[in-house]
Amino acid sequence: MFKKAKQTRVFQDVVEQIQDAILNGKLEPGSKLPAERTLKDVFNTSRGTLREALRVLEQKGLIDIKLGVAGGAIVKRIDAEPIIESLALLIRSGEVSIEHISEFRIKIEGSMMELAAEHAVKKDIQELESLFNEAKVFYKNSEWEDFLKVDEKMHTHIGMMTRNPIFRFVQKSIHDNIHQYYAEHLSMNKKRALENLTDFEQIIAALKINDAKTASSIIMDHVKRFSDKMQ
Amino acid sequence: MFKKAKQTRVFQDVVEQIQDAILNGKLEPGSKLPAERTLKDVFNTSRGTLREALRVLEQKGLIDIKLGVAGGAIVKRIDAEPIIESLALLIRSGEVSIEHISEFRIKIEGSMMELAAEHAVKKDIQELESLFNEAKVFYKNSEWEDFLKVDEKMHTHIGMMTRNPIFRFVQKSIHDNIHQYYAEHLSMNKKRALENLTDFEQIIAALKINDAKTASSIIMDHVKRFSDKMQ
DNA sequence: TATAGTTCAATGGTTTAACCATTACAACAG
DNA sequence: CTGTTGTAATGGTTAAACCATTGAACTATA
Repeated sequence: MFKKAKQTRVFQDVVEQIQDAILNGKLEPGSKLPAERTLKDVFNTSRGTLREALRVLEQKGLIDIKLGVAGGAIVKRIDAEPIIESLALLIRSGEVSIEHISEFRIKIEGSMMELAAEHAVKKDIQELESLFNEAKVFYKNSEWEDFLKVDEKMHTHIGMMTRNPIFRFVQKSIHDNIHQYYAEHLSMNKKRALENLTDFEQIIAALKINDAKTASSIIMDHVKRFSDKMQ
Repeated sequence: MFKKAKQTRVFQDVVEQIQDAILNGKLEPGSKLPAERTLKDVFNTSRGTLREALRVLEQKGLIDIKLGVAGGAIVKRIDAEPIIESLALLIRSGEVSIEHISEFRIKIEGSMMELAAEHAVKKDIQELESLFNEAKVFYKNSEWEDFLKVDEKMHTHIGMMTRNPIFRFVQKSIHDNIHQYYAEHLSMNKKRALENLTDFEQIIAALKINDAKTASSIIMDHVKRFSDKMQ
């Protein structure tokens, strides 16, 4: 005869309403929500409860909260940030080791390279070549820190080339989380840098003749060599 | 002479302290934090601020909050839940399409199969065979819903076989998010089910002779066929 | 008039104290 | 012994006030 009374926490309801508005495009990225004291009336709740809702939305990466005059909750463009954070937690908790990540990277970057090769346009290859030339300069001057930065940029660009946001997000999540490890544990020298440089030269050559398989196998070796260095 | 005053939000400080305690193992999964009214004194803050901190920790997947006597904040075993949620947001926002996911699945499950094959032990193959036999029964009785469930279980088990939590988490995130799509858009019939059944038979056969490459290419076709059906 | 300094008001951040809702467990009545 | 009722602990919510930050309007001075 009667059904169980709905049992939702008030702040959860507020979160869902605002989240839906954002996901349905009723609230565009960059637009500002009303002030807390206004919102609490709109939702007919207390300020404390409303603030808990905003806190959750902030944590989900859906809004930014700015202080002061003209501050408030601003709708954010959704990105990989929450995933990066979650992955960082998994790493810090010991659930995921750096070896697990290396193994994953070898596979995923191999796949990514294949896909990137299939979708590559002239401009992509030009971009890679220009990065390659930057790297060559840093190599000559033995500027290893900058060298590694360009190396990472090349990997990122390959992620872009897949034209698939999941690969982009996954790669960004991984690279953001391993960056510190590389900086700490990977000592660079002329020989190693040359190996990497050669890898990229070969990858670009493979891309030019549309040889996805070769490009893929080169980058897998490239990542593997990096990983081995860190043991 | 003086340095800029630290400008952290109080609740953020509380979040970090509790989070660090959890990640450092000072608080084990299953253990309970003190009551809100106690914690607020421990951290020397107000209950509202403390609740905001707990809300964030809950959202991060680090604690569960239970109601009533003997309720409270319970330290959770960290898992892929937050990543699953974030991915769901990316999908709902339109940033990631079902086609992007399909493309990703084909690559990742191919890699996963290779790795799984390399690590496979007798018991793994036995488990797959027993799932395969279950599926055969559902096939004979044309129980497609159960058939699909077993199919998903096989994919999950392959994730386990990699012995790498990242693959497990990634796969769980993807499958959790596409499940509803499959249920809605994928109409099963005898012919299609037989194709899938044959795939798994061949995969098991390949695993028995340690043929990782073959197993991988079969599952890639398998996933691809699934994806094509949904266009 | 132009600029540097000051004040103001809007906004998020925090505190406090009270009450509501849920729940496990103890006490009690039959 | 069993089922009901009461109780207290715990999270959930409300309310009103004050603090801190910050951009913009205002004002005094060169």
